[in-house]
Amino acid sequence: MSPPSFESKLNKFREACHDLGIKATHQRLEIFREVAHSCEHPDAEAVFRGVQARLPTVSLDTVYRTLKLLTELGFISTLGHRQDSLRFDANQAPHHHHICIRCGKIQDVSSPLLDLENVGRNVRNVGTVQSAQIEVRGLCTSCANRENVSMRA
Amino acid sequence: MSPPSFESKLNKFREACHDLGIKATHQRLEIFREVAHSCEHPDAEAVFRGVQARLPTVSLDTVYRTLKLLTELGFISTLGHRQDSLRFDANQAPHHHHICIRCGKIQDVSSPLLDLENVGRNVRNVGTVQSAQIEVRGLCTSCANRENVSMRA
DNA sequence: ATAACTGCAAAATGTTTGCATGTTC
DNA sequence: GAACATGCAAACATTTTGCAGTTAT
Repeated sequence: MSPPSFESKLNKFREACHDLGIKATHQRLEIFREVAHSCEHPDAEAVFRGVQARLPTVSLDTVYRTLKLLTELGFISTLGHRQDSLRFDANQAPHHHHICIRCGKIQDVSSPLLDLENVGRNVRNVGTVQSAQIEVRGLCTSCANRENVSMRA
Repeated sequence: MSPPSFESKLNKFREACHDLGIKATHQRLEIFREVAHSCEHPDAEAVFRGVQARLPTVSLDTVYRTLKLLTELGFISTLGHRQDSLRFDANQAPHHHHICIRCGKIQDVSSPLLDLENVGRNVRNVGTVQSAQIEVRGLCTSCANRENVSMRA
């Protein structure tokens, strides 16, 4: 991320803190800086190590709490779908997944949308392509219906 | 999954066990059946509960071991990318990911490959689309180069 | 001044492993 | 009969939480 863009995000973060009545502490700023300046998609432990260099007394649980906060405020996001536990799939044909953002239901989606050659052409500079999978997030039909009902009420 | 297809997979599994000198135990067969007949992308706990109904003495650790075995043999797969830990990303622009199957490195891939309207058209019968992300798996450039070197040797 | 945040330690969750017993080939 | 697999319990790793003291507003 380019420095000017980071500074503007930092200001947005301060504003958001002010608006919500939460505090823009030194730790939070440094943790945000660490994630924003990393291109490595770090996990909590890696963020912790990075921040520790500048803030030796920071604790791992503060890192966890802050990463969660930043995610909830929309300043960062988690990579892939959050798995409380690993899920298994016996469908070995190429297919994609639709994950309901309300109830968590995961459905298979078969679609020719993504043929490997096409993906390979787009990804060539990054590496080789063995498989590709789309993860679509949205409301499943039943949650979407429920949403419509409540909007009418 | 249709019953005949399952029976043929079961036979393949028995063969694979025989070839590898591992045993096609009652537990393994039932665990495979459970995953294959579920459309819910169950986690280990859910498989455990399902199998327990038929095999009351089965243990959770056997379920874990067997799911791992089935995955390694290619009979089932895990959903999404296996995360030892949750990873974070400050890049809030829509983008996709390339995950190296050898070293685990995750790189951002920006590509117009997947515009939401196009995805929405394909997924309409399953639910609404809020976001979509491609997970590409393959070798990153450095691992691919290393592979080529060793192939030449 | 006060409400919120931090750090510590301990808990909770999902998953893995060592070992003695039991089962499959 | 021998090797492999199972079940138990205990270990492990990641993430979350209760609490007393500290800090930002």
